[in-house]
Amino acid sequence: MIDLKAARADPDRVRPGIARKGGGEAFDELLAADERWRELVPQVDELRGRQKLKAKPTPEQVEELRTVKEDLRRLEQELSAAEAARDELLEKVPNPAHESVPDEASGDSEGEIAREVGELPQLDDPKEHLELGRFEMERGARLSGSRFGYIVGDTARLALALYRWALDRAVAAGFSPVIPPVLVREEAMYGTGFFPAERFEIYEVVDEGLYLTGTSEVALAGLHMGEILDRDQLPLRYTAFSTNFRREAGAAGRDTRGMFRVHQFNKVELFAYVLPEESWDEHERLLAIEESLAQELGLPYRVVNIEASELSAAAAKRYDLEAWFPSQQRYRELTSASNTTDYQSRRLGIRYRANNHTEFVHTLNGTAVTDRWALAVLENFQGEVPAVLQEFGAPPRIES
RNA sequence: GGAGGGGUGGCAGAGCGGUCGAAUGCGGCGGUCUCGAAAACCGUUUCGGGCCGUUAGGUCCGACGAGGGUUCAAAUCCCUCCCCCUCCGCCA
Repeated sequence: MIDLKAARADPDRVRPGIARKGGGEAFDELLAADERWRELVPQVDELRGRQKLKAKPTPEQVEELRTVKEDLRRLEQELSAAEAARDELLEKVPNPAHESVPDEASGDSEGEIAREVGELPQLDDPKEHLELGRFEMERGARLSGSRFGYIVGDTARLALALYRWALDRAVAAGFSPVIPPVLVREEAMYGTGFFPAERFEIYEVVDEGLYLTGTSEVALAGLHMGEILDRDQLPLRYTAFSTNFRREAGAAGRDTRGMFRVHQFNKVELFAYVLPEESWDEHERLLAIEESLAQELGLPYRVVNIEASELSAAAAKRYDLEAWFPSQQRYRELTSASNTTDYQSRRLGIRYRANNHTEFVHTLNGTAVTDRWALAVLENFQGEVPAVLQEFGAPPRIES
């Protein structure tokens, strides 16, 4: 959630970044709801104050207190209604976009192209991942439905090598490895901002009241929920391996071929808790790690500074790293790195102690690798495997 | 699946109708001592919100898992829900 106090104190400063993400109206409604609530607070406080007695009252006082109590009951109902209205809007208002986030992209990207790195492979007749690796899509569909597949044989070894390699690189960069739960409570989904905005994307286990995470960001942000951290514990950096589940409800008909966009995929994630003044540096750091991974494999890629309208509720800024996919003849998303500033930490109650007060930390998340990286490796090198992945157990060439 | 126990401040843990925003210990912060540090000693230290104030701060209200109820008065009594733990069974 946003900082309501700051928004109230200086709405003109806060509003633009929210409006750019399409939350202007919700923001205005929030301020109005907040004002209604603030009108009621002193009235209720005053009545409550009159109700306070230190000792046994006289009969006359008791009579008077009865009327106070009636008035109070009515006013308190109004107050709690006003508060509920305010809180509901507070859930809806997105984290403002940072100044450096562009408004509208020209061309085929969802933002401003920061740079392109690497040479595009010159291939006469590039094979697509389905021909190069072994993905059992029809059998996957028979088992689980569309957008499910098996990764088999050498291709599975390639994928496993990618996870292990990325995890090692993340650890070398100071991130602690984690294997997190993937089923979480509703609370964690709200806390990370996936609810209410992206509820339609999330699988629910109805009988248990649990939800399957679409990213380990949820579990990693939830790792310290409700905690007050010591200032010198920060930054806290984690990298997690997990399987992720997404309904892809908004993607009907899009990327239906192969393993490119499926309901279940594996990912090595990066996550950081940092001091507020350090989060923009950390954001660049996450991007730098992602780029170094793409470079180490020799994948051609570009970096996109995602435009405001495409940002999630929680993200103040996001970079995507998009790799070239020869079979599609275009760049496609491989990773993203977001600075969610204090949006998640406010909801999850993650603070740090600074002298005599507490402050919300900033949180950031980024992708190290996903299964989609295996597709990018297959297509760009047409079945040959980069040497570094062989060190992590991948075969030199994907054959079976 | 069955049976119990419990949710109180940063942590541990008392309190079980008004004197309790809450003992005590640990931790934190400030100080004394010291060349410096440790120890010891002294002091201080819950959080949120409204209003006032340039600041320092002041003032009122709320919060003892959440929500209802009883009562003039609830951390304390009653109800509902949520969560955690232990034991047994089952499965790995």
